[in-house]
Amino acid sequence: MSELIADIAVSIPLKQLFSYRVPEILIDSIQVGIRVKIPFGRRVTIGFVLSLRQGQAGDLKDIKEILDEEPILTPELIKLLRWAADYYCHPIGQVIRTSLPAGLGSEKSNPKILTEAFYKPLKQNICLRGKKQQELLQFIVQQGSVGLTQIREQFPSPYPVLQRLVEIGALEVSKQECLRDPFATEKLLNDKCLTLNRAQVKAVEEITPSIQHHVFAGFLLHGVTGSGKTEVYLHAVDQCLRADRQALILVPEISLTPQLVARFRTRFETTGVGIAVLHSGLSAGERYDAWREIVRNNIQIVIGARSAIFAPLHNLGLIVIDEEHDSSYKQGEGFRYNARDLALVRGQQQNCPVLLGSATPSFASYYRSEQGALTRLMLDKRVHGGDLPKVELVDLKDQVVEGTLSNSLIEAIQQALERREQILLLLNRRGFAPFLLCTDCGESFHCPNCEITLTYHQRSRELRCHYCDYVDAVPEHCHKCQGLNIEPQGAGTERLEQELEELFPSAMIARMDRDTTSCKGAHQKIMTEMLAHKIDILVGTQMIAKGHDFPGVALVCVLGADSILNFPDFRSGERSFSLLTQVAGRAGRASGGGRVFIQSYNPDHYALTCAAKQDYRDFYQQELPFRQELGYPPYGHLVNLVFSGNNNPQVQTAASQFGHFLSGIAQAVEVLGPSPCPLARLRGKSRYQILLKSATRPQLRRLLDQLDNGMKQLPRQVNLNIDVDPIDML
DNA sequence: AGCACGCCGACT
DNA sequence: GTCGGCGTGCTC
Repeated sequence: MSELIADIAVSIPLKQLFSYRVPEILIDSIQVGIRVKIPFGRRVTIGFVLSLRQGQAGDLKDIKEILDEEPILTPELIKLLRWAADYYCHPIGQVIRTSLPAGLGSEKSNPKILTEAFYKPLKQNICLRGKKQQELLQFIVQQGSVGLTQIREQFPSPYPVLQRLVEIGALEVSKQECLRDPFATEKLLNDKCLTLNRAQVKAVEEITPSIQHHVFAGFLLHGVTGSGKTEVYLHAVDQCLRADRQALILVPEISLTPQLVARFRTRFETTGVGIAVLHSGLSAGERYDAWREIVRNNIQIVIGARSAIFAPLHNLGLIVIDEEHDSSYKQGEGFRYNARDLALVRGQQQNCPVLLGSATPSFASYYRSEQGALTRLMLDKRVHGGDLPKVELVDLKDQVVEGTLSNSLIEAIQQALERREQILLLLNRRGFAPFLLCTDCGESFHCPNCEITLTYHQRSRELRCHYCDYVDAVPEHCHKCQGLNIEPQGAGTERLEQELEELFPSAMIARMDRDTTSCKGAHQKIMTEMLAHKIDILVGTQMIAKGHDFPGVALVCVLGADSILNFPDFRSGERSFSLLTQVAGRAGRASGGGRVFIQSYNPDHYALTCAAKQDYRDFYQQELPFRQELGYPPYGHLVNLVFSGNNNPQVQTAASQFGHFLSGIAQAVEVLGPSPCPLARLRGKSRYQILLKSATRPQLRRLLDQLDNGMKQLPRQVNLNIDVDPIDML
């Protein structure tokens, strides 16, 4: 006898699916893509139904309960998730869990579905004594059926009156599902659809056919800062909606780009198009509601950060990845996927074009465009015609430097202030100083959990670890020699801000970093003050280089370029070039003639000189031979194996044994290490890594397929995390 | 990951 | 004698 069998993913670190019998009573309600309750070992847990088939159920266990009336995963999404689990060597159940909004994937109960009381008139000709009652009833009769929220807008505290009307049988109450609207209080800006320049028109025209014909195509929109990439996105999305399809837009950090969201909403929402915004700032309930609306096909445009690549759109017509070079598209722990790469996979699977946009494309994407795998679209002129800023490299070797700022910079800032111009200062390090040093005995202060010095925060009078949650009070004396001479070493944004206050006491100075923008709306407040010119000098970390326009800024100064350049990573050049070019682009967007100063001890490095010229092509060509020589991406493919555990010698031994195992079976794959991770201890765990490098992907893949055999040998206390196509290897 | 089973040390 | 430490084995 043939029975119905479901193949189910469970959120545990195992790759296989588990099969269950679908009992008779659930046959009508079972569907692919829903969640179910299943007996699993000695407990009951949640599982995701990935496929259904007829077969011999034998002694399979029964599904206990069905948790969704409608699927939360679409068939297209399941295909993508399975592909990703395989490619990133991660257990499918955990892949699904990370792809779902908080709440849907866990054992805990679903976020509540909000309901609102709705009132419907029952009898119309009813004699009422109270004036209030009459008015209210009349209002509800006019509307037909009204929600409590809407009634409250017209009538203050209507509840007692409504109760009374229900009691006498004039009204009927019912609970109706309502959605949380995170934008309810937000006003829409004025936005007009801008006329495109020739380059923008050409870009849109290139993309449009693949939108209309529902075919995959990859595009790299390479547009200099201020060249109007967003307007190209808007037009492409418009084409997508006209073709009756849905658009997915990914941005690096959505909370930092409220303007972009606002532009999409003003452009499309007024015409009745459903827009959903997904990001970490939403509450579990808001995410849940947005997700359900997308599944139900009530949404045409989804804007979100990394995880939105898994948004359950059925009828995808376009995927846009804004600032595609941004490393935040790569998840740094657990299921380490790259949303930009998955976008291209999803585009192929669902036959829709993918548009990657950036002023400084990632090396990988530019290489692909050179190879023809992506069609490159150039926007090389600024829309407002402003010239690209003039960039000067300041050689610190020739400078007298007392604090953090060289004399050349101080002079330039002084002049800008006199001209009533705004100034942006980039220092890619928050806090007051990166470490404290006892000048008597040379002792410095370290995090007890991580192999890193504690950052000194003067405002909050704390020593903080920037990698775990450790916080300590500032010590009065050295715990080693009891000496009292403890000096902050180096400088972060906090110290720079203080230094500027001393140098330019009459200037309005503000700081923007993770410390000053932690509370909601703080970021927006700084932005607004900046636009209103209530700030003369803005100090900040790379946050200030991301995504926003400051039309009044005429001078940009970059400090600490060397710390990015000397980062222990083969991508340090790419990162430096990208950040410097992006921040330089913030100068003089509107009026021409912005100036940029980059101070460095290595002003001759090509990452700096090319950023100064804003010459991507030159940088690419100089970086290419270096990558080729060492077999790094895009010439080679990398997989980083990270071993971690509480017991250092045990982790080291396990990693070393694993290394021998790999060396024994590796063919045409280099096995490098194990070596301690650059952050050898993190959150109390010792960490070692083995880097796999191969010129071709299939050979690397073959090795990865054999990894499971080695993992069985690993002691339980040692964890192995696989990072396919790593970006950060700390 | 969870959850149980199992085998060794210090407690009423 | 047993309470509880965490090693290890399994989950349709």
